[in-house]
This record gives sequence, structure tokens and C-alpha cells, in this order.
Amino acid sequence: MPSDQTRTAILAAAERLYADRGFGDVTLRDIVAEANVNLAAVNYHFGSKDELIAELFVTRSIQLNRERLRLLQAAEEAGGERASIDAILRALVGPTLRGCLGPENQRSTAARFMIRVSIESVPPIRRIRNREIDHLRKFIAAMRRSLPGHSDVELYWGLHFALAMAQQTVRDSERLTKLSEGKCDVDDVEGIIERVVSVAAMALTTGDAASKAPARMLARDAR
Amino acid sequence: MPSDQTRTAILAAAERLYADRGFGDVTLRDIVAEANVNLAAVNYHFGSKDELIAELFVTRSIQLNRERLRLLQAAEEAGGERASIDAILRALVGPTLRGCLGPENQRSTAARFMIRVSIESVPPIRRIRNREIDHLRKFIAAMRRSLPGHSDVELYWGLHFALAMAQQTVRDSERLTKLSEGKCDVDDVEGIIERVVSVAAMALTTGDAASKAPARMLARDAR
DNA sequence: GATAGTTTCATACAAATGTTTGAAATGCCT
DNA sequence: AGGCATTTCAAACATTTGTATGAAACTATC
Repeated sequence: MPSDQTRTAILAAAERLYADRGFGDVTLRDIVAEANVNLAAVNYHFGSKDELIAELFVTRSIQLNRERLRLLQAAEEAGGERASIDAILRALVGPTLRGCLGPENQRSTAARFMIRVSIESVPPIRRIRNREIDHLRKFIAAMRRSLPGHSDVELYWGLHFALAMAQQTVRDSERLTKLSEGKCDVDDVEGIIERVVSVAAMALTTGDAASKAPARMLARDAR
Repeated sequence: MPSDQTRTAILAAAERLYADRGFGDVTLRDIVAEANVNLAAVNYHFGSKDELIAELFVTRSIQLNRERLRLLQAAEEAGGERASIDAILRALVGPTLRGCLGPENQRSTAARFMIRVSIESVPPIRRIRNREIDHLRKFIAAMRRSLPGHSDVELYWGLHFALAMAQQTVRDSERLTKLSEGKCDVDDVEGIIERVVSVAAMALTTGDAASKAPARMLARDAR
């Protein structure tokens, strides 16, 4: 049975360095120096640099998805197979925001790594990302149960916008802070979650789903 | 007076290649081959690879910002110094979405380049991005005039979310298409603009601004 | 305690990349 | 045409990068 010591050290060092400095300018040599292992160890244990990155991302993605599904399941059980749309959206965006926002000095390495992922999006990660769709479908299914009568298209857009707001807040919290001169408190994680959930839920539940967009189109002004 | 021919050819070739293949795997040699100029021409005319990228991005950003401000100004003039919040948001997200969505084969190179920018975000571009804040402040000012009585914090969040939805739609339209199995028509650009504007405006105008978030916090369920 | 399989190590390799150089070519003004 | 500045060019440079190699060290099993 392999001791796994070297492997683990590489993973930890790589995640930390990628989180701090981005994928662009962290080399295998940086990683092995940080991990105090030999250069060849990376290729021995992972095959290639890309597979190392992929393994890091897959591990964290699985954790994130598991946490999301745990919250979703809890919400559905509490509501008797039919969770409120708010609870569903909270299960979707909560884990990401809770992990990636909040006081900088207390964010985990894992969280900072995932922030990097959302900012830089390097090829080996993009390839894996496409498998996320099956996971999202489970949330669509829950939303369908929660909001019967809504067209699927509306549900897709609602989920898309919810993720958009969460992702962009993670990615660009710094810009929001600067723009608002600190008036938007990006450390108030729970407040932000409620904000995102509130807007997304409003988008999903307000107005007649089918006629909303066309009606607005008539009202648009010049050009 | 320099003929500018080489310079222009480099810019055009670089933009096309970056748009098609991303910043990661386009080298100076690829660019000069595409432009039919000598390798040293890039450093002669631009100083470095990063400055070439920066110039491309600055040019397109200026165009985008100009277009946004043009629409904003038109909306304010039409409404007598006070544009509707919808019109303001449309001026903000319209140009980006109009440029970067729609049938793939008819997107301009410039648009596809800006999509790349929003996906990959390479260092020389990140540095420039921070200057965008002054530009966004003009929209905050217009929103303040349009919605007097709203707290600035709400305006910042509204603008942030509007940009988030637009950006993510540009960045990830492919995933949305796959997730919805084509049911979300990402080629209906004007429809998407109205959708984004509608949700963002709703977020800004619904409920009492100050008490909205706290009220929702009380209603949140377990964990 | 010998042996087979696993892991570590120093080093080399090969390829790619941005940048520099100095000479040749070109264009421009008097 | 001559002389000066700008531009182009081929070639070389200096790194940096991920990966491969083969021997040494280690571990566990019989």
C-alpha cells in the first residue's frame, strides 16, 4: 500500500499555489519546491500537469455538488417532496457563496482555488465543466416540482441567472467593493445569498411566465 | 507618416486568432504568420506581446463604452434628464449582448474577441479592467436620478446583478443551450436583453429597498 | 535476508516562446 | 541623388516549460 504522502503533498501544494497565483504562472517546479518533492514525482503520480489540475478540480467539484444536493434533499424532505423555490435556489448558490466569500483571511484554500477556477478557466478544467450539466438537471427537476405550471424555459433561465449572480459576485467582488466604495458589504455572505435567492426567485415567480418577455419587448425604447 | 499597414495587419490577425483559439495557445509566431509580417514586427510596433493584447482590449472597450454611453444619453434626453430604469439597464447590457450573442456565424471578430476576454481574462487585460469603474459610475449616477429615494447600495447591487446576468449569458450560452436542450433560444438577442433588464429592474424596484434583504433573512430555512 | 515491485531522485531532453540584434531595405525630404 | 529616419527581415538568444530516463533507495513478501 503506497504511503500517499508525496501525492498528497503535491496536491496540497498545487492547490495552494494555484489559489494564490493563478494557473498561468505556477510551474511544476514551483509546485514540487513547495511540496518538497522531486520534479518527476508529478508525472509519476499524476501522469501530466493537466491531469493534476483535473484531479484537483474534480475533487472540489464533487464536494461542492455533494453539499448542494445535501441541502436540496434536506429542503425537499422538510417540505414533503416539494421544497420552496427559495430553498432550492439557496441550496444551489449557497455552498459556492459561503465557501468563496467572507473575510479573505478565513477562506479555505479549497475555496480560493475554486475562485481561481471561476476566474481563469484553463483547458483541462473546461473539459470537465461540461459534465456539470447532469448535476444541474437535478435542480431543474426540483424546481419543476416546486413550481408546477411554469414552463421549463423559465426554469432554465431562472437557474441560469441565479448561478450568474452568484458566480459574478465571487469573481468580481473586488470590483463591486471598489465601485460602491465599500458600501456593499461582500463579507456578509448570508445577506448576499438572500439577495441572490430573492432576485432569482422573483424572476421565476413574478408575472405570467409565457407572456413576460414579449410584453416587455413592446415597451423598449429607441434603438 | 508611417503606413500603418503592418501594424494594422498584426492587430487584425491577433484579434482573429485570439477570438478563435483563446489567448492561451496563440503565439506571436502564429500571429505574424497569419498577418504575413516578420516576427520582430510585433515588438517593433507594440513593444511586447502584452502591450499588443492590451491595445486590442482597450480599443474594443472604448468602443463598447462609447456605445453604452450613447444609448444612455439618448435615453436621458428622451426622458428629459431622467431615463427610465429599464432604458438605463438596456443601455448597460444591450451593447454587450447584441455584440456577443446571436447566430455564431454572423458575430464580428471584435465580438468574439470580447467573448474570449470574458472567458479567459489574461493578466494584461485584468490590469486594464480596473479602470472600468469610472465608466460604471456614470450609470450609477443615471440610476440615482431615475430612482430617487433608493439607497445607493441597492443601485450598486442592481447594476452588479445586471452585468452578472449579461456576462454569464455571454460566457456560458453554450451550457444554457445544452442544459435546456435548445429550449432556451440564445440567438434571440433582443429577447435576452429584455429578460436581463426585466429581472434587474424588478430587483431594483420591488419592495422597500432598505428592508428587503433583512426580511428575507428571517425566512431562511435550516442550515 | 534475497527478490520483486514501487517510489524517489538527479539529470537530461526537446520543444516552444518572447525578445533582441544588426544588417538590409524602404520611404521621405531637401 | 544623397542622406536620414523608419521599417522590415532573418537569425540567434536566453529562458522556461513539461516530460522522459535510468539508476538508486526503499518496501514488502516469501
